[in-house]
Amino acid sequence: MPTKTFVGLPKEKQDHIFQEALKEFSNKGYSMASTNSICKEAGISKGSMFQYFLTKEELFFFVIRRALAEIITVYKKNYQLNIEKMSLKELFIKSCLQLMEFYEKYPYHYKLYLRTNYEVDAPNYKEIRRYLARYVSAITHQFIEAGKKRGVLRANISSDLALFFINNFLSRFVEICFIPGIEPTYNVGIFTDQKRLEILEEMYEFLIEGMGNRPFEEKSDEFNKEEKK
Amino acid sequence: MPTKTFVGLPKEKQDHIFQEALKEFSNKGYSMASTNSICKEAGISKGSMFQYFLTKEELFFFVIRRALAEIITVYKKNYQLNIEKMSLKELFIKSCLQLMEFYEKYPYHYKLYLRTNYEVDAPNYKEIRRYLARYVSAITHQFIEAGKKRGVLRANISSDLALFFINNFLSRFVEICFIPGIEPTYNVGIFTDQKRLEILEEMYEFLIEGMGNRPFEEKSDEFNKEEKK
DNA sequence: CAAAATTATGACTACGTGGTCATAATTTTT
DNA sequence: AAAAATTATGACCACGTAGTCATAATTTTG
Repeated sequence: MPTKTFVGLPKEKQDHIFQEALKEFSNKGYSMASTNSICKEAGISKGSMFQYFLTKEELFFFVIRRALAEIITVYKKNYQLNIEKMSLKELFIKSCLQLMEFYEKYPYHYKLYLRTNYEVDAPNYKEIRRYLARYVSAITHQFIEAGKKRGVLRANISSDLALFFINNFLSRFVEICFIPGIEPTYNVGIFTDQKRLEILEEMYEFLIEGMGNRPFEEKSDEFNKEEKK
Repeated sequence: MPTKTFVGLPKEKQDHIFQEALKEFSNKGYSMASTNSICKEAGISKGSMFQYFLTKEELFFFVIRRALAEIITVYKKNYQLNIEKMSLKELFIKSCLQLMEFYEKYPYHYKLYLRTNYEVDAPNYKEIRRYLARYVSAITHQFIEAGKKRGVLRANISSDLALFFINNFLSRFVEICFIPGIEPTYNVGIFTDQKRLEILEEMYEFLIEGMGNRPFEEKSDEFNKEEKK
């Protein structure tokens, strides 16, 4: 927790310190991030920094909590905006694209998210991941339940496993879209908007139809919005 | 590259140094790993270590190359043993289980693999990932082509995207099986063998059948080995 | 305006790091 | 056995780290 000294600071100064710390942590990870560098970039003295945050760890938690809160806010808003008025397919694709737009706008948020989600570097990384997971899963869970209710998804599939499936795809897809060199399998680099859309559509079809060979295709679509490619 | 001094060492000493360096790098990552600690654990002096490897980076590359080579050897052997005589489903499940057995036997190999696959910490991490990806993808590619040839997979699906799908599932599944706290969505901790098998079977069904609702189920199975759960 | 309280500063500390190198121990060659 | 070549050693170096604290600057209070 920041000290009351920090809380009493003018908002712009708080924001500036947050920004610079976010940059440093997202670029270098927890243990490689340097408080010296952050102070220099933020234009404050080291003594001040340690009067705002008693330790490096506290600074890190402040940064990560705030960054995650900001991600989650957007995530939730996007989803709630769309859930009622769209088909499941549109909802799926739109959610992905909007999330990517956010990440493009705030790249350091996303970098930090990725780091804490994968690296073992940070203190209390397990708690942080669980915290993340709860929110991300909650949204996808809504998606799945909506799908079942509308009859687009089979009613008897395991919600847990479906959650795992869908979240995986989305997170990995976003990763390979943004981080050249991270893609272990689908070697494409950074996509154009058009290419993204195409892939998302194909992905959705995989999720719904699977990859198995079926001689006589059957389609169920009482909403009449889901289109075959 | 190790110096010729290192190469001339008795095999057991080389192995011991490799083991201790592997432990350190896999537990702490590249930048947090300490050459001092490695020397101490390996029971050699610092001067010797830097006569074997000119820099920390060289030591790291030596470790990672060897660890990966050992993983890949097992991976390939397992797969080649099974590809001809099993149904696609059996092949899928057996490959996963065997890989997990290997990881349980050599946990540091797996940890190091995960780190280099996700962390941005290591030098030349992009090249390392590509190196990894090539091998992993090659195996999955065989799997997909076999599936298409046998008529179990649709012939018109994109091999690239299917590759991405399947690899994702497998790697993430192994991750959540082994690393408590890493699972972002499917919060189960460490599974029993029985549970693993159940999940893998359900996963396979998802991959083949998808999650979509189809009133009239059609199954294609000219091999007569794929069984509906 | 003066006194008191709060906030800002950067030189300083203790420590661990990757890497060096003169010297000692050992092995190989003659 | 002597000489030459190779290998092992750990004290040492320069550096960057998280964190401290006496002092200075500033703001708040009476």
